[in-house]
Amino acid sequence: MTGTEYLSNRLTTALKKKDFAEPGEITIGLERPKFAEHGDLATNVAILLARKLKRNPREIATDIVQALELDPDVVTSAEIAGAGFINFRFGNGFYHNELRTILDAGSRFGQADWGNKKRVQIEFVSANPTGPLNIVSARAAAVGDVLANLLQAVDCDVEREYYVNDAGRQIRLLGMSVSARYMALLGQTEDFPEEGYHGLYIHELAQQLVDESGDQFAKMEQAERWKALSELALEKLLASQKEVLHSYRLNFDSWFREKKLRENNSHIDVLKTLTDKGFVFEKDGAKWFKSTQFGDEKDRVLITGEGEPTYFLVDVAYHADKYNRGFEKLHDLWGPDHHGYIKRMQAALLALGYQEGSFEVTIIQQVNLFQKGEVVKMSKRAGKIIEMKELLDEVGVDVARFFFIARRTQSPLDFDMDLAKNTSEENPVFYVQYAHARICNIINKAVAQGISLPKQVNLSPLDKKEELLLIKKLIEFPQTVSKAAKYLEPHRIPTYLQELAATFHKFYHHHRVVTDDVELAQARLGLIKGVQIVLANAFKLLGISAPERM
RNA sequence: GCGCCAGUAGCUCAGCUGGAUAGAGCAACGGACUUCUAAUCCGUAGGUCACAGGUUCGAAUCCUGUCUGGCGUACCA
Repeated sequence: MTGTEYLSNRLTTALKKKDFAEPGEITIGLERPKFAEHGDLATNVAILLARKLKRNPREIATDIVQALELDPDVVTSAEIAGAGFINFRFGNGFYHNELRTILDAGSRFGQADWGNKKRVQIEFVSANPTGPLNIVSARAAAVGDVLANLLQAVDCDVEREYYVNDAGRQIRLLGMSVSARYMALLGQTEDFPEEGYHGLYIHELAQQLVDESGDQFAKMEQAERWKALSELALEKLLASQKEVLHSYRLNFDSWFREKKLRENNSHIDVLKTLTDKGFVFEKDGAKWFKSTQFGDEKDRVLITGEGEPTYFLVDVAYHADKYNRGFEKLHDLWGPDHHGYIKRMQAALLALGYQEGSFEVTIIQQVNLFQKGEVVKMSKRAGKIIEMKELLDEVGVDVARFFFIARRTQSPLDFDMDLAKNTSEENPVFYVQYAHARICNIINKAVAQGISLPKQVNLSPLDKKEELLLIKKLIEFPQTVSKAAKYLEPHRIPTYLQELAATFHKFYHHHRVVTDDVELAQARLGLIKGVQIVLANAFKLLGISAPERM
């Protein structure tokens, strides 16, 4: 049992005994105080009760403390302070037990089960398959993957999905763009489409096609060639996207094709359902969805005047399909240019009868890439994009992932390429990884001297300030993971990691692990083993490596 | 105009969903390697939490308004 659980329990009993509150009536907040001299855990229940009971909070606190039945081996003191806080202090034995729990749990430490195997789908990246992945996709990829890891850690049943927009205008444009380049390579001219894709990769693709298939496509009718080349180009680009993502240690469980949706006429079904429910009307020759009824600022077109389904309609069908596949919770990561789109999607899903709040969107804000102090502009259509692969080649997977995760997703991110590359001292990634490498080194050293960690290690020699601080920091890990998962805030993990690494490095400089005092050495081995476990578990959540030497 | 996001140390950012005295890293300055890796540690300095009101025992955090910056506001995808 954790300290929080223990105290929360005892406090509930005490409140009931004094007739202050029924169990569950108020939430008992227990927090680690900012200042160590305030103790290990503090509660503000007395202050919260003050208004209800119309009494002085410090008096209430006194009553609570008197009513508390605490095991003196666990809690060594309960003091009233400030406005009416009750500050608790735990005995060393309590912390030794906590450390033992960590050692026993090993790679499972940090996990929770409140997810209840809920079926969650996270859809992310989903970039147009008309070019290589860019740096914004790299951010989304990291965030989505870590979110999925976090939800899995709290026992959700998570699927990672990539939505492939393989239908519609942009694919036709892709085929035409490739065709024009292809024909040019064969010495024939074909007009380059307006709004076509100018990127260098289009040339490369065309060259590849010439190398593989010669002039085979030049013999076709133009329309036939456009179709054939668009399909071929799409698959090739998709394959290269998969390759980059794989090197980023990200593997999607599902690649869902928009084309399939259209072939099954899923969007027509959705249109029918919405019409039957009375949420569709006609105006100016188009069919509209009454999204204003569900809080959107204006109604949205489903079928254009030309009789074509809009992207929106197909997208609604796509999300309905997710529910049909059995997911209880849908989570999408979208780019900043799509935030205006959230309301209408929520509106449509509500109109279809899906539960409010079961569909959630996180906007992954823009990434500004800096190089030599200047912003590097990127635009897929203009062909000047910063490729994800390029970034990975420059800074490596660990650094890229850590940098992207370390900031709140809703804040724009300035990515300083030179800084991330240069990376000796100022890079936090190495700081935390170094802690892990250091521990591995100490353990090796101990083994070389014939000291190893016994199964039932006696941890009682751990009584120094730095040792106890380290255990206290380790204990925070499960809570950090749970909150990161609950609030969908992966950046809490890197923040925690930096704190943990700092606490460890500090300990390292104050105390030696491998000493002649075997009892002490073994206890400290247990301590750093605990740190190693937590570091490794956190690295795994982030998808970065845990180096044994640096 | 309307909507979303952001504004905290010179820079990049945390701040555990309202708690006690505002926190790191980098940059600056001064120290620590005969030691399990100095990719580290110790210390100094640095703040009107954009601004103004409000809510209450208590606000960087919640509410209202203002200012600044980014993005969005298609019968495009």
